[in-house]
Amino acid sequence: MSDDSATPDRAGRRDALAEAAAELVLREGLGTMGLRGLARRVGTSDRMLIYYFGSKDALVTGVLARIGEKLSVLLQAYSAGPPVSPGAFLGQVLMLGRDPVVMPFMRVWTDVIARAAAGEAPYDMVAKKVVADWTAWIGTRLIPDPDRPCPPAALLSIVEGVTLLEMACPGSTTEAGPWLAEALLRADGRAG
Amino acid sequence: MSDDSATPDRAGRRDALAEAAAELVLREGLGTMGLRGLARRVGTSDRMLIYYFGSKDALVTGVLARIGEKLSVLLQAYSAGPPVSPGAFLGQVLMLGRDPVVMPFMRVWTDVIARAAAGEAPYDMVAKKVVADWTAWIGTRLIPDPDRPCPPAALLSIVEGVTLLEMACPGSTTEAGPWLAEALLRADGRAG
DNA sequence: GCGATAATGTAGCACTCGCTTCATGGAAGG
DNA sequence: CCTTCCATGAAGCGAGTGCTACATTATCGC
Repeated sequence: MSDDSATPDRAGRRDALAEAAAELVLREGLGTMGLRGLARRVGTSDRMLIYYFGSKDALVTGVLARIGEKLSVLLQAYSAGPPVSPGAFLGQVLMLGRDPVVMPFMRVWTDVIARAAAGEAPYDMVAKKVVADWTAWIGTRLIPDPDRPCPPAALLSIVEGVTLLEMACPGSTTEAGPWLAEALLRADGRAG
Repeated sequence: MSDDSATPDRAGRRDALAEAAAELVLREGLGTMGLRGLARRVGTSDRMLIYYFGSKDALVTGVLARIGEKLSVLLQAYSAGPPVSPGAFLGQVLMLGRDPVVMPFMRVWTDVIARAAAGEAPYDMVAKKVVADWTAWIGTRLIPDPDRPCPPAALLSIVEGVTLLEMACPGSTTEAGPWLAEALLRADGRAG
């Protein structure tokens, strides 16, 4: 009974490994996802990772799911305010993406989507869910505009594009983000 | 003398291989870039690819450079008109990116940038040049706006983001592109 | 024709990858 | 004490990677 946390059972150990891997991926990116290297960094062996997760694909999926849960917790704090216009939302999210706590998540998600774009399994499946979750969340954060509804994918495209370009060529988008946010704000002004 | 084209020399053969590889990559994407698989598909051996290019990195760089040249030829046809506003430009480029001739190029460049974002050599170096070339070209296509100059990277971010999302989740951006172009057009209207 | 040089095939090296097999340790239960 | 089962380590398999060493053929200048 009292062993529930003191002596974690199989599921507990699996969770602990997933947690350690998630933290590592958030810190160092998805490039770390080789079984041996990952195992060494989280203090176990490739043998054990397969033992607890069954396959590398299941491991990756599990770790990314865990990262998703962490992010959704973070985002709940930002989902408190009232819905806003697309321009205002973009400004908020681009600012949010520069928060050192949130930035690792943006980088990981963009990396996932990039690998999905290259057709790499199992990231293609994960990416579908990530995109669905993001668009759903964006949809809840936007003021509904019956005349000219903003497709959440439009804002997601911008965020992903800016993040991707910033990862590939650091510094190349420092002016782009604010300019885009302001441009959409101007469009907001003419929309109503 | 007459052998210049009939019996290609070393450089000629190298060029022919690069051309074949470029066509293949445009058709099937960068996933094809393993030495053995690539060699088989262009009718030679990995041994010969290394012989003519020296290393895989040099091969990749050469093939991508050739793809870049092909694209710049294509884009010259679209660079004839007068400079336009950011919104108009985005509309043109997003339309251009759906042209079946241009689309493979967009996908390859986005894939290159995505691999660069993941830190994969030699794509990181290539991506820097690609981004520089794109921003330079975009810069020449935009009406200069002294009040609120549009950073070319802003438009490039959108194009890359839309392309990436479309590659990862086909169909997810069908409404996003037009909406974004129109939003920037509205912003144009308020800019002058 | 002959020797040198360039072009190509064959085999293989050293490595990484995801994953498996075998063996061992060690704790729980009868 | 003995069995039984879970957790883990060590080694290795088969496939893949970029690349190389060696041998062979083809070609060209003499």
